Amino acid sequence: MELSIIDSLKAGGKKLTKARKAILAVLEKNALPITVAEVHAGLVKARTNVDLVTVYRNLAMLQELGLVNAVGFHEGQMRYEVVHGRAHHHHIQCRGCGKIIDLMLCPLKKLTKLIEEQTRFSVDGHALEFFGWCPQCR
Amino acid sequence: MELSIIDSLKAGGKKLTKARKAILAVLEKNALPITVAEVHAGLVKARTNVDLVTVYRNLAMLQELGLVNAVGFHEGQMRYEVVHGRAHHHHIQCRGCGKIIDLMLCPLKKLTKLIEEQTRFSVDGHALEFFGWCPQCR
DNA sequence: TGGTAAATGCAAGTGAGTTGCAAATGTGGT
DNA sequence: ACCACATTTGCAACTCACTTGCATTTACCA
Ligand SMILES: [Mn+2]
Ligand SMILES: [Mn+2]
Ligand SMILES: [Zn+2]
Ligand SMILES: [Zn+2]
Repeated sequence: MELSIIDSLKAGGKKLTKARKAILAVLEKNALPITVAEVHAGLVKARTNVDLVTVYRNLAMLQELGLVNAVGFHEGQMRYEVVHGRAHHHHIQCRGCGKIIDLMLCPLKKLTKLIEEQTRFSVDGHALEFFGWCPQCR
Repeated sequence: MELSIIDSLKAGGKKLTKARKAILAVLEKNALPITVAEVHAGLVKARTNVDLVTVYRNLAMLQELGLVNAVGFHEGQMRYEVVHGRAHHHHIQCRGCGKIIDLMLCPLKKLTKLIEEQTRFSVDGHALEFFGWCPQCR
C-alpha cells in the first residue's frame, strides 16, 4: 500500500511548501508527461510565481522520493509525470507532431528476471518508449 | 540483405572521406555504444585529427542512413554504436559505475503490432534500456 | 512565538549540441 | 591526370537545458 504524497514528503524530511503544492497540482492535472518549461508555464498560468530553478530542484527531489517519474524521448529535455495512484506504464511519441500517448502496459516483468540471471546485475528499472507516426501525421 | 557501408553512403550521395572512415573505424572497434567525446578521443588516439563538430555531423548523418544507432541512458549525452552486421538488441547500464552490457534480445515484436492496432499509430522504432547494479557495485 | 533547517530566488556558470561561412577535399566525367 | 563542382570540414560563435553558490525567506516543531 502506497504512502500519501504528504506522508512521503514528511518521511523524507521535506516541507510542504507553496511551490511544491503548486508543482504537484500542475502535474496531477496533466495526464501525460510534461517538460520543465511546461510545468513552469502551468504555474504562471495558475498565478503562482515560482522560479524555474525551483521547479528543477523540486522535480529532482520528487523523483528521488518516487513521487514523480522522469520520461525521456531524446528531445533534448526530460518530461515528468506523477506516479501516485497511477499504474506503471509506458509511452509512444509521434515523430511528426510530438504527440504522446500512454500505453497502459509493460511486457518486462519476466524478462527482467531472465536478465538478472544472465548478467548478474540486479535490475531496478527500465525505460521503454515507442516511436512512430500518429494518424494525423501519417 | 543489407547494403554494404560504402554502398549505403553512395546511395545517400555521401562521400567516403577520411573523417568518415576513421569515425566508422572507431565505432567498429567498440562493442558498446560510446559518447561523441569518446569517438573524438578515439580519433585523436588514432592520429586522425577531426574536429568535434565533424564528429557530431557525421554521427547524425550515419544515423539517418541507418548505419549507426543512437542510444541514450539519460546521462546528458547520447551514445552511438554501429548497426551494420549486428543484430537488433538492447542494453543495461549500472547505476553505480555506468558500465553497459549488450542484451542480445528484443521482446517487442508482437507488442508492436498490438500497439499499432490499439493506437492507430504506425510504430517504426522503440527505445528499451535497463538499469541496475552490476556485481562490483552491488 | 521563536529557533532552525529546509527551501527559494537571483545571478552566474557548465556543457552538449547547433549554426554560418569560408576554405578544403572527394568524385565523376573528360 | 585534370577539372568542375557539390559535399565536407574547421573554426568561432551561439543556443539552451540544466546546475551551482549564496544571501534571504519560509515551513515546521517545541
Ligand atoms: Mn504516462
Ligand atoms: Mn549494443
Ligand atoms: Zn503526429
Ligand atoms: Zn557498476
